[in-house]
Amino acid sequence: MNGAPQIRIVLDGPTPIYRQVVDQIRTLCVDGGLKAGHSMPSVRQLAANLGVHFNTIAEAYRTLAVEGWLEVKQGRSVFVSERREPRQPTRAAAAQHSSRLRHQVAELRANGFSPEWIRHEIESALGGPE
Amino acid sequence: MNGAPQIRIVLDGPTPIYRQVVDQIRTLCVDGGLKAGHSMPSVRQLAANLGVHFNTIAEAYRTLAVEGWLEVKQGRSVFVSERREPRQPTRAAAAQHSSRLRHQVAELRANGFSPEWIRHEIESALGGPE
DNA sequence: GTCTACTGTATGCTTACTCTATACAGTGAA
DNA sequence: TTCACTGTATAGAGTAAGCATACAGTAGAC
Repeated sequence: MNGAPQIRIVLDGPTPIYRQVVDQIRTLCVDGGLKAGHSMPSVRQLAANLGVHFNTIAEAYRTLAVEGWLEVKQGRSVFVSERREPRQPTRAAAAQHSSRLRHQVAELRANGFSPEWIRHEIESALGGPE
Repeated sequence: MNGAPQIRIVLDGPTPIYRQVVDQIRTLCVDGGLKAGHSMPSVRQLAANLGVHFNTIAEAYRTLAVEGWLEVKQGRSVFVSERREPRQPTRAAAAQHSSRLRHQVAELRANGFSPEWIRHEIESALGGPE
């Protein structure tokens, strides 16, 4: 393992822990914070750091492996995969994600966040690592 | 009831039905598609339209009532509330929503959506109803 | 007033999911 | 081969979503 990724989870939140881990590692991969060939901490190490069971981390790693972000093999440590080009999204996927974004924006506006704040956050997220 | 709101749900998706209903009605309220005083369909009517149990809709209405979007009273139909000004979001809420947006953007990019597409969708969502 | 037909509410059940505990199996260096 | 480390598989407890059903409030017709 060369450098543990910075992952933070909320234990009692509405989002499942394994999904939080998946989201954060995927974000790191997309942003370049985790490059291909990087070796990940073992399921037990990361689980101990986060204070959860290692099966929860194993589930997250498996999900990321299915998505193509990690290479997982029994008995060996886990590595970040070579970046494969994402396929062109389908029209149905676009519609689904569009609707999800729209609802999230509505929720943000309902909670008092300004359009400027939302634009700034989006630009910041599109800009790359931190 | 004066004009049923256009609501569509995905039955076998990862998002709970009652949450889909909450999200969509909240979006309609924010976008102006549902104005204060508008009477909503009864829990049984909307449930029949969507092909789900009326308790699922009742749960959604209750959630929206807690958030201040609907006025719910036993025995009477449900009305859209007067718009109250949202409170200034807390710093913690901002951090949480910021992180959520960042992960969602990363997931979109991982799925092949271009920054331009994302910006366009955000602008469209910020622009108002449809 | 009192029916009646409509509202939303409350409770218990089934199912699926999340997380954990524990036993198992593969890998590679000493 | 042995040993200490990997990830995997399966079963269980706890929780949440959705549904069935019985309940209680409201308001118009009579």
